[in-house]
Amino acid sequence: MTAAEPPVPATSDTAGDPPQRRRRDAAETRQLLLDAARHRFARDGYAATTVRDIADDAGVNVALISRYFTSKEGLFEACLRAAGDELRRTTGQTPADRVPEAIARHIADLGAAGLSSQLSLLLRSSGDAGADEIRRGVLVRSSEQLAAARGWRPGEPGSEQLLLRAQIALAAGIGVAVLRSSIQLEPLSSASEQDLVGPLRDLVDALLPPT
Amino acid sequence: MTAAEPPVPATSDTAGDPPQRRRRDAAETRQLLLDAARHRFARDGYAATTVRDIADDAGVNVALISRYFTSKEGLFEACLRAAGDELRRTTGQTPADRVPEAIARHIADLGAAGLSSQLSLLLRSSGDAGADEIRRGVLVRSSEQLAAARGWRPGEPGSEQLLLRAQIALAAGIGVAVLRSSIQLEPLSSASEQDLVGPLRDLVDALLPPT
DNA sequence: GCAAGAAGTCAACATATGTTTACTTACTAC
DNA sequence: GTAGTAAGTAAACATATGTTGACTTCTTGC
Repeated sequence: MTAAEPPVPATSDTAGDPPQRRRRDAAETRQLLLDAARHRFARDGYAATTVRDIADDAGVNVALISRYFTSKEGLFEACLRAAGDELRRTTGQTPADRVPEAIARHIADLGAAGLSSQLSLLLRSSGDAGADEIRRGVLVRSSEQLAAARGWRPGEPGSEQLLLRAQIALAAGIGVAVLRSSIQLEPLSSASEQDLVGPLRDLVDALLPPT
Repeated sequence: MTAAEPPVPATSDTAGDPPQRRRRDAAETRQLLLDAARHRFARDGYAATTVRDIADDAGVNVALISRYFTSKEGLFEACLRAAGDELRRTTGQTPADRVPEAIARHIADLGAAGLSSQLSLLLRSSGDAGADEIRRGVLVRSSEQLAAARGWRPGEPGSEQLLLRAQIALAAGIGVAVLRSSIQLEPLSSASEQDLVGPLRDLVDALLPPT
């Protein structure tokens, strides 16, 4: 829509000037679209991203989005699901006392497929009810996982406070991710993982005191 | 774009069934548009909001957006400027030791014109360079103000850390505002100011220890 | 080697959306 | 009261965008 960077073909053609066409592979094409979409949706939001942008980034034809994901909306939902899976996978295996470091590492990772990108995606909305439900599910599960690492147990009295605090911590992480990757606020944007881990540990520990 | 709520006429016609037309007033019309736009942009983002949505909410004709603000982009920039002014005005007069309470109060205010709305607006992007510059300016000034309340002085050695921490606190506030108002994550979304002030004080004090 | 089907392409479409132009209506200075 | 002007309206336009259907090209099982 607005001055887009040149569509990098996403295919790892190692110094290959002759644009040899990729071997036909539905699964791989699907993944290329998913990656390109995740990146665009996370950085620019749903409405500002066009299906032609995504297809160009992935180096495939626009029509394949409808074929593989039914619609732009379907592609977005697939992105949300993927983000949820990856988030759960990486945070699930974090020992309770390492939570702040894990968050810092995820946020610091500014790569295209980085965890930071997944976090940003979680506050992009398409206005569609289905997508909203998926996103809310991911956020609830993530915050429950975070709260559980600090002693939260479902239904336990006074435990609601912990969940609320976990959601505030999650919101902080998402806010930082967006301000870094989309808004590019300095010095936050250029801060390294080293720079971030201290403040974020303070933040998480203050919200969710280690038991 | 997607199932919009019925356009509330924004004119305070007190139980007035007869839709008596508002007296012609350029300044007031401008303000109606500004208010409606701020609300929409904050909640749905720039690209997902159409000028017809805004005009309908304000109860005025679409063409007046171009007349008063040149373009949709111009209207968005005006919203950002207004948010910056209001933010500076309200945070500027906060004594240093009351900062967390002030943040909590601002975030808790979910009203249409509430401060929470202004915060959400600050991470909406239009992709336009001019708007990006305005937003970055507002964010930088806000974080500097916040950092200054806790001892930061421009250019002072080791002071960069404080600014970074203030930006993380600001990011947390924005993240909470969006998760509450746009995403509607429970229980965060239903939390009262009372519920929020404790955790947010812990958060701010941990990031920016009171001197 | 070849046929069947999967994978990919192309062009057209319907529609939504930002903006402009020509026009009408209300307010106000005199 | 009325002319002149500002405020507001309606319709049209150009374009961007999501989606579809007919067509072509590649791959693979036999």
